[in-house]
Amino acid sequence: MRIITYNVNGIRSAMKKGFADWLRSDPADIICLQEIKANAEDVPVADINATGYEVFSYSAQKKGYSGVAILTKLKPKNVICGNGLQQSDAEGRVIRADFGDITLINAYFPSGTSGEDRQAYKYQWLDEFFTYLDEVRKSRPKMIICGDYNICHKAIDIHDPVRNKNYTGFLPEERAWMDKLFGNGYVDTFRHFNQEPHQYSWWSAFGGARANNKGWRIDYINVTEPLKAKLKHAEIMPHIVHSDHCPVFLELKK
DNA sequence: ATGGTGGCGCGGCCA
Repeated sequence: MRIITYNVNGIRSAMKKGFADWLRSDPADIICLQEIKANAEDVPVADINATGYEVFSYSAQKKGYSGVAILTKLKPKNVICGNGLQQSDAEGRVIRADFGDITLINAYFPSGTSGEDRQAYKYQWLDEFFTYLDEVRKSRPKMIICGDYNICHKAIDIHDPVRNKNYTGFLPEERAWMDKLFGNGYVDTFRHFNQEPHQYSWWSAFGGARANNKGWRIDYINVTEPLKAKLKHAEIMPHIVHSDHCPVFLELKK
């Protein structure tokens, strides 16, 4: 099973930049998208279907904001939009699909860049999401969790850890939450295979950040311990450019 | 400390 997580920064914008051609190249069996920035009726479902993927999407109440989707060639047993947490669901941030005994959860974590109230929301969201994951795991122990977490885990995951040490996305409290998640049996699959520095999945739009690889690793694919023996390959795909983020890939053995 | 860019929808807001 090949899985990609990708914050597309607007599905319609990505389509204008060749996203459908990339889908036709068969990059994965399942592609989890964040920030589709489109109401359900504005998602280009027919164009995506024509590339060979079925589409399940979940939009925010606010038009053109947030939203997640799962594009898949494998038929899911069921799909659940939202996670029952009121704050998450209003902003279209979580979608789940079950494939056999594997549960996939695709999440777009809040950003804290626009102010203290959004940072407070982010902390509440993190707490609720952690509780939600552990609740799902009780009945569905084989889980894949992926998405835009909007948090760098460690200094190795950010181009300038000193300058950003008090900046949202790299705050000690946020990094501690990542420690807690990864320490609770959710494996950071990219770091399972790759310990190298300068491996990023997002670059600021400002100041030529991407050209100079001044990025952040904020997009992740986690698996629970029962799937650890199935890990086959993981990589970040910075050469794919329809967005300010790039895709992150994971392959599991059959 | 500020400003720099880009998507969405048509105002600024959000990232």
